[in-house]
Amino acid sequence: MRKGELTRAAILDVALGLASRDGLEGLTIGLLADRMNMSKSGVFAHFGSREDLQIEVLKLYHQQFEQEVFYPSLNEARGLPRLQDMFSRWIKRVTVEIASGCIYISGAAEYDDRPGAIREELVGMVLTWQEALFRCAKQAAEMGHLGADTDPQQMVFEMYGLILALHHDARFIKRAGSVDRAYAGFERLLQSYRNPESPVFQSHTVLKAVPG
Amino acid sequence: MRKGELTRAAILDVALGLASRDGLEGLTIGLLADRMNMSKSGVFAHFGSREDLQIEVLKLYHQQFEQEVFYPSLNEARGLPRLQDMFSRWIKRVTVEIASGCIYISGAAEYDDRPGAIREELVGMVLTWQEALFRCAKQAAEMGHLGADTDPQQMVFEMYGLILALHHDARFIKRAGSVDRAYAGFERLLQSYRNPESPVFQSHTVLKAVPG
DNA sequence: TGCATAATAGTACGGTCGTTCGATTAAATT
DNA sequence: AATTTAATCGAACGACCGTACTATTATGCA
Repeated sequence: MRKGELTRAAILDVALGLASRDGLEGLTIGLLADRMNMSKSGVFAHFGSREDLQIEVLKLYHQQFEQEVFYPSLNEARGLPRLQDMFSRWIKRVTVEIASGCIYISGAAEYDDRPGAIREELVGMVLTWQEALFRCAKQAAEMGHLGADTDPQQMVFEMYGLILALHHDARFIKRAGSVDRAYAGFERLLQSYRNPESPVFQSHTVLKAVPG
Repeated sequence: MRKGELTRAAILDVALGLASRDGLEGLTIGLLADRMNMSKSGVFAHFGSREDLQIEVLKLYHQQFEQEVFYPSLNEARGLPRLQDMFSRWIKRVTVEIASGCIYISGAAEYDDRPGAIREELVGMVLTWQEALFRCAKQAAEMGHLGADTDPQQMVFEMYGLILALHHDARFIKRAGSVDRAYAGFERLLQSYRNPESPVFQSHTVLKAVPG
């Protein structure tokens, strides 16, 4: 009972890499078996179906995303500092994914018109993340870090747009400097929504770099 | 020689619809033949290969995009008015594509790591469009409609982000009000980059609606 | 060490894919 | 109307897909 769970985890790890590159829909049991030096049926036996495998891959990705982007930002102070930290870590994550591919983004394109369990899982995860951003932006507004007329949902929309543009230009177009453009866009976003009275804007450095 | 070109055009039209929904990679000759009430080989005979078919679909899409978004905006005055018109038409186009799907956007996800002729074609088209936007934004800056320190490439980056967020939230998440958020984002963009001295900003309505 | 059980391999099935090729029907030309 | 040429069909091929089933090997426990 121990060996099985180990190889299962190893399979999922490799599957995550393949799904990042080829998309969840491009994830194939045959190729996965090759990469694992296993037989197709050997890989298959660990999951009830390909759809189950895809969903497990999705859950693994979600877990890693939360671990890497969301949870650490909770150490930052509520409101704007936390929002900035979230965005910084998000960009850092996507910067890595320029090479490997982001499943949230490629999945959105793959499953925008393909009903089923995978789509539901994926939408739920993206909504969870957007809601986390929303709550954080809302707090920043309520705490007076942002202008009183700030629409937090609009902020989330535009932040998401910056990340999507980053992924698009860097990974698809392969244009250099896209990371800087995403940061610059966020800075401008903050300049638009900021409350000049708030002391969090007294420091001249708006966007804090994530250590590491 | 006449009948053939006619059915070929009809096939491409249906293929464009299928590729919009399922992606270029999801476009299949069998399904296409079904929709055309033709045999697989009958459809196939009009194209040398599936890749050729996909590229022809891509060219058809590009042509329609230019016809609907780019060319009409040339009637507007150079600079900011034209840029606003471009964005309005672009949003209007994507709004329709919330139901059908946008091949530029889904294609960017499908071919961001899949080398070949299709990717090259697609990148070229997207670059063409981004360069058109860039030239327009640059003109707006040079004509004094926008602040002297405006970075046109940064503007294009953010405009593209707004469109990507619109497509994402409306088509994938199926969240209402996304079109308004894209417009609002563009208005804020203009507020950031505008030159208050310029007379094009004297009118209280910043974004002109596209007739029709 | 022997045994129960878990883990993996091997094989096969039905389905769909793009593509080829020869036959057949429709259209255009003289 | 006859003949050439274009357009379409039908069947088949090899490749890959997910999945089911049975055999084989490795593992964990008494």
